Amino acid sequence: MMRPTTKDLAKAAGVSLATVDRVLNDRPGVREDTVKIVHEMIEKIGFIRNLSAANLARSRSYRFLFLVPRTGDQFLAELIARVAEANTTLASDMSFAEVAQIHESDPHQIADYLSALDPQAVDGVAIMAPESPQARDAKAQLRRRGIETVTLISGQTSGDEVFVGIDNHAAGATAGRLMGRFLADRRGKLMVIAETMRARDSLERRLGFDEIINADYPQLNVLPSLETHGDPDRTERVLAQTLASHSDICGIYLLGSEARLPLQKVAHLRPEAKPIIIAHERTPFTEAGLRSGQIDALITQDPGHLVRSAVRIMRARCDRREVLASQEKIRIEILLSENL
Amino acid sequence: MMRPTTKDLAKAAGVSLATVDRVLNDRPGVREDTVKIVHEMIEKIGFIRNLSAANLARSRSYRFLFLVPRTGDQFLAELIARVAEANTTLASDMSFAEVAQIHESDPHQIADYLSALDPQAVDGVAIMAPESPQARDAKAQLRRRGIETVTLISGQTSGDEVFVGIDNHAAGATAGRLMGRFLADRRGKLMVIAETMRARDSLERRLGFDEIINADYPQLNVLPSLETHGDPDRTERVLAQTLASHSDICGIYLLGSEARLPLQKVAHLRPEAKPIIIAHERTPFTEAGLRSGQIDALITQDPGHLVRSAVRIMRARCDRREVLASQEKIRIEILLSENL
DNA sequence: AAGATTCTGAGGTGCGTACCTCAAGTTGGT
DNA sequence: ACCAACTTGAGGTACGCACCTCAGAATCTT
Repeated sequence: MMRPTTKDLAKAAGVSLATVDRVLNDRPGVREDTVKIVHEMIEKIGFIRNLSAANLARSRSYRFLFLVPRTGDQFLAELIARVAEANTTLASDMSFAEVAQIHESDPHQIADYLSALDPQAVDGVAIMAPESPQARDAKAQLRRRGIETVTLISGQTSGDEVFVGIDNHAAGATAGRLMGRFLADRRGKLMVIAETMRARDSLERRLGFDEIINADYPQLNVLPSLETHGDPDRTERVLAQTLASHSDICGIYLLGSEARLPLQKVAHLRPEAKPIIIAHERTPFTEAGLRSGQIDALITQDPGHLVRSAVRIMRARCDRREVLASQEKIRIEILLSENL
Repeated sequence: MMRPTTKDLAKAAGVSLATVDRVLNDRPGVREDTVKIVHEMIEKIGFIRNLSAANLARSRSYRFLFLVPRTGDQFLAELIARVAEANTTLASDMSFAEVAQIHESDPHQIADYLSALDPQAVDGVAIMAPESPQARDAKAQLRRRGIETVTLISGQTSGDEVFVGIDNHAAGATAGRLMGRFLADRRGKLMVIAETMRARDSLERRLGFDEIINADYPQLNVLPSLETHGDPDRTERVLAQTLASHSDICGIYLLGSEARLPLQKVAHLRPEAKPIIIAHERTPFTEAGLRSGQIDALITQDPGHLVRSAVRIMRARCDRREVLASQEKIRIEILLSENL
């Protein structure tokens, strides 16, 4: 009944504890064949390392950093709250997660920040920042210095770096499908509103959205993306302009994570026929919109899941363990007012 | 930087390690005021118990049982596979999960099985079984004997027992909303097919479905639920009968977790106009149906998440810890072919 | 045979647990 | 008032398991 310990393993393999330990931790100083024998015995007697004991002995603690933009919307606020929340659970596991906010606009600042990180003090960084050559290089350098990195929500991955977030192309396609189906046989134009189309996630969503609409709903016509740049005046202007020049807008796809601004403006400008509105991310605002019927559907990713997944992945990589792939796949969730 | 240990706590509170331990574990033999002082110092110095060390010292292992029906569909198979998968991760944490299958039809057998469990050998049971007074009493008795219980997927909860699964009423409502929206202005009858309507989850789904259709889609008419009882012949008979007497069936809601049988029969019987089909649970079969377009949407709950959540909850209750409520809430997922 | 490589064995570490021991305080009988 | 018999409070410490270091022994190079 008792699970075999390193002692049993040492005895079974006919080596000492020290050697077993070296094999288990991939340390040098053990002959090839000895390594093989030990591994065979691990299989044979079903040895499983006791993580509690290992962590205790290492007296290892893990410090993870979430690097996110300084200026943000409600979704970002939610994400930050989830990091704090995750911390309460992590603490009993000798892990800590912190948030650092940074001006996303300047790639150099991001690179500098990453370069300044001390591998002694930080074990992993989850980065949510627009892609740039500088950031990519800084991340690669970080990994060389022994700090794990994962890309969060958007941005590019390089090498064996992991991406934590939804498949944005599929998310866009999902939005497209819902739009098409909810509109049934109505014909008209679709407005697509983003904060900026420079971000990879926005581009991918747009691509997925277009693919479905163009393939299956020829009676719908997707207009060029409008960019708000987070500016109320600009938003109002481009929206008014578009609504004025197209009388037959029957659907609006808000593909950024900040639905608030464009939605308020749209409500204010009142297109004649109520368009189907599909937005991204669950925030107090979009939730209220869904409840009131202003928004017809939300495509979301659970920020709590994102945070926990990022932590689990960084932790596993620190320990050179495998993760459960199925657990780390972030779901594209569809929210209606019924399944809020 | 170093996290305070029991030693620091003992020093701070002016007591010995043993006393600290007694306070931490609610053991008797410590004066009221001493307990209070220790608790105050815990707050003051920010002591957090190191779970790894605690479990190591206790040399505690956890054994959890998943009690599921003997006869089952692909969803059940998936669930069982997830338990096995979870085991690989749990092992390093000194936890084990096992599956026990039982004839769900006989409440007495379930009760007997539960009564026979040894608290020495089992720490928690996740039960997926139809509700019955016998089962409820057996569960209550189990908890009294120190075995944690959670109710999985369907069934009633009593006392402070936790339910792990989706809100079936909301799931039915979600199906109803999708059905209504996908059908747009089409008018006609809706077929509802279940394995049995005796299970609470089926009833709740039906209720939620009806609520939405009746409130918002008066042009649709929900027919009485058809029961398959898992019998191919019976399924074909009732389906043929219904299709024969109603020429205007425009939607089918499959509210059981076994969509396979009715779907095959429907495909075979071919209603004239392609109805919108909404089913529950993701299985290889329903996934293929969604891809091919036979099924229009799936309402699902992730079996991996169910299993892990059940384990986390049982584990937390064993350790008298709080769980992260937001993590344990099982999402009602909507699957289209785009976000599979 | 000198030197390099591989391996051993012992012992300490981390942190909380649990059992055993001892001291102080309480009650009761006479 | 005094001592025995308890109850209660608190200290001491071996233990769980893997990690890690280090001196020294065994084996392999060339």
